Amino acid sequence: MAAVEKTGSEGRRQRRIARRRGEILAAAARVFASKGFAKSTTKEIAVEADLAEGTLYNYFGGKREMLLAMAEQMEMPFEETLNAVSGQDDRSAAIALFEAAVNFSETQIPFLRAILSEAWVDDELLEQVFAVRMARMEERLQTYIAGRIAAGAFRSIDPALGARAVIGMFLGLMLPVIRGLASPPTAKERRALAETITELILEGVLFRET
Amino acid sequence: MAAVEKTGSEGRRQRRIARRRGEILAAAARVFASKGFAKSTTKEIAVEADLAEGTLYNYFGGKREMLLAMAEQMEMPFEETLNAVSGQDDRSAAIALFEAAVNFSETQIPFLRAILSEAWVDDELLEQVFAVRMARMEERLQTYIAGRIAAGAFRSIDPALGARAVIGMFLGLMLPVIRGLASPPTAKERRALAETITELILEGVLFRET
Amino acid sequence: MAAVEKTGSEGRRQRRIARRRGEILAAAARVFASKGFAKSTTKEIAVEADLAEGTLYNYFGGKREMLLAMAEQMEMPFEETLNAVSGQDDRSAAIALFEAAVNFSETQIPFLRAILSEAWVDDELLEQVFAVRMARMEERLQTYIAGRIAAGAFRSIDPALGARAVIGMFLGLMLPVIRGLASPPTAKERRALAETITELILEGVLFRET
Amino acid sequence: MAAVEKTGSEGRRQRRIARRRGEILAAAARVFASKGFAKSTTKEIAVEADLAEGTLYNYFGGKREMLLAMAEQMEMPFEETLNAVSGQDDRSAAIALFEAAVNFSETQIPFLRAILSEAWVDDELLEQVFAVRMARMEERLQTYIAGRIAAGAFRSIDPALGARAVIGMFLGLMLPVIRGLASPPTAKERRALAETITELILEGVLFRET
DNA sequence: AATGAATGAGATTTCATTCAT
DNA sequence: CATGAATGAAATCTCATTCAT
Repeated sequence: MAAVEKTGSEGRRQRRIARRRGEILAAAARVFASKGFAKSTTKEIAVEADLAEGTLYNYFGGKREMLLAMAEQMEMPFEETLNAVSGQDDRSAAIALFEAAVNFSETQIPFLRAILSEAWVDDELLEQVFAVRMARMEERLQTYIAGRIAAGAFRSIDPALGARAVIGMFLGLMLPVIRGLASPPTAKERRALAETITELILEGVLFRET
Repeated sequence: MAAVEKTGSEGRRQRRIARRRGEILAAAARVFASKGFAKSTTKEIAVEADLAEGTLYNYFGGKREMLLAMAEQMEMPFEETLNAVSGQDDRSAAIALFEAAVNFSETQIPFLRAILSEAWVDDELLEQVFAVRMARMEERLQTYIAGRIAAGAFRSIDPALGARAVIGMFLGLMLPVIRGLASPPTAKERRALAETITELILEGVLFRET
Repeated sequence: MAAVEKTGSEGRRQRRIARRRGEILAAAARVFASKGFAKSTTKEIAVEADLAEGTLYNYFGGKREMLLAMAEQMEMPFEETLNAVSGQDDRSAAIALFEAAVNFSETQIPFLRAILSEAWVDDELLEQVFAVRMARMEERLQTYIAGRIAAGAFRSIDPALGARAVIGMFLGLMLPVIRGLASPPTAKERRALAETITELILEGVLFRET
Repeated sequence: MAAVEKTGSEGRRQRRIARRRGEILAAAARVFASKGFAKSTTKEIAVEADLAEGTLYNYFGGKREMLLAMAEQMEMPFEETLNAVSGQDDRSAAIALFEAAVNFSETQIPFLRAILSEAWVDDELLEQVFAVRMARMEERLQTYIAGRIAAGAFRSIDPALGARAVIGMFLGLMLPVIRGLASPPTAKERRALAETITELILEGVLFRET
């Protein structure tokens, strides 16, 4: 079926290379996450990956290239999630999205932790990781909010501000987890969290009689 | 003899030292903010401070100590602000607090920027800057929210979660500014922002008939 | 059994090995000539020879051994040329010798270029290439000059100095070609060159009435 | 008198820097000359200069920059010599020039030896050292020869070829000295050499009745 | 024989810190 | 106190060579 399917020794070789690159990236992410990119040494990465230092350079041009590869590999699957929830009502959609985002963040914690520290300081990295991925997500959120306002469902707020506030709430919850200060929520907590946050966004904190 | 009195040559000397330390910290903060702590060199700091490299070591034990001194100097004045707004109604208090936080952040941008990148990676620094200051602020917010719930003014939400969400919204708005991606809001924008965010927190996004 | 006879599979094998060694040497010479011995990598040689890096080591002990093999292979055929011209008059002999030397240099340019750069620095190599070959040539020249002086045909000059001067003239013309700064003379230029140089050596630059 | 004369601490500092650069260059030249540029290590240069390795980098950007500085410093004083001998007769002028060239070469042996090995392989260096300096010298020689031909003093030879042949004779004598194979001629030998070579160029090798 | 991934010794270079002036 | 040259530990990266397949 798959005409491009790799067979033979060439395909095997390419798969081995890809696998090895993945192993190295995982090792590097662990090291970067624990001490930050700048303080991590190629020696430590090599030890963590159980390879000789020189071998790293058969797979990556250098330390920084590993970081960029990490960023590239970290495709944020928000498009798909957004599409998947597009038909649902506000509440269910928001809960699903929030859960998806938390799940994603959790699986990517070492990579996120490694990248965030450098992106704070490295414009090129920031551009590649966030200006691209985050911006798209923010835009989708804005569009959604604008649509709901037009439909009379939401109050008339600035869509950009609303999107930013929603993302902010998410950050407020996940940054400590990514940084390693808090442990990730259990599956059950995650659900409760999603519901409460959604509630908060939709209804606000003020008590009101029903 | 007059060991405590701050006049005479001894006092003048101490004041000169304090002033010089401040100048060096400001210079270091600018350098750290522009390239990150690790990539900044003592030579660059010396140039920025218009001093010789060796002179820095008469005022600070080393590069890292400058960072710690920055963190220490950065007293976040939330206690006072919180006390100042304690008698007002929810809306006015929230607006005042938000404005205070934005104002503070803006004046401290180079320091915040310099510290955040390292605190993301350096546990001791994080502990000193945030585990202390942020935690206290978060606690105050929680207490406030718990009180309002008890008073029947807020819906019954988890105070910890509420506090975190509020802080998150603030982060969502200010992180890009601190990072240097967005320009700080003008005084007018700041006011409008504070009002909208407050509204959002209190009322939520859902439209409702009055 | 037939250990010496060069037929059968054993002979074929040896010839294949010799051929392969030659191919590798030619590839190595091209690479050395273009970047110098030290800056050339075994990987580049392998690529140029269209072989894997490891394969090189089945034919040569290492990078340096290739250089030594090049030097060894570069038999300078001056003995034969000198013998061939021994009966001719001074003028024809000198022209023939000069032409032979230029022809030889040109066919060996990559090897010469590769070796010269290292021989400048590597005593063992210099010894092998020049102290042996050049010295013999110089000696023959000296003997020739001494003989012509004895015969009353040449003025009474120091034969060693004369030989050195003649070789120097040749160098002055060929070094730029070997180095790649000048293009090799065409067959016609070569002849004219040989005649002029010979004239110069025999007659000097001063104009004189006939 | 000299208005630009450096006085005060700034002048002293600059002189100290220049002196230190000179010392390092001399040490580097000795190391380069003994093993070639590529095989020389900064560690060896540091040891030879009796400095820490890092100190080298306070004075030069790196190994290669030292080589370029050597090349730059090696002003070949041929212009002056050529001007100095311009009024003399052919024979005296040639002898003086030859002696000047030998003297110069001898004082510069380590630098020449260091540079030549790399210039054989490094186009930029070759360009800087020779394409500039040598070319000017060659041109002057050509002009001289052409003038003498026009004056009827020299036979009608190709001036370019004549210049090249003269330089070649010089090379033939000095290359072995620079390379370290032969010891430099004593002052007395130098004079005799100059006279013989000049004779050879002017009169050729053929014996002729007076 | 051929391959090319793995190795690790060693080279270059940077930079926080020291210290003599 | 100020200076800035000197230091040397440590980091990055290269590449000849080996060896399992």
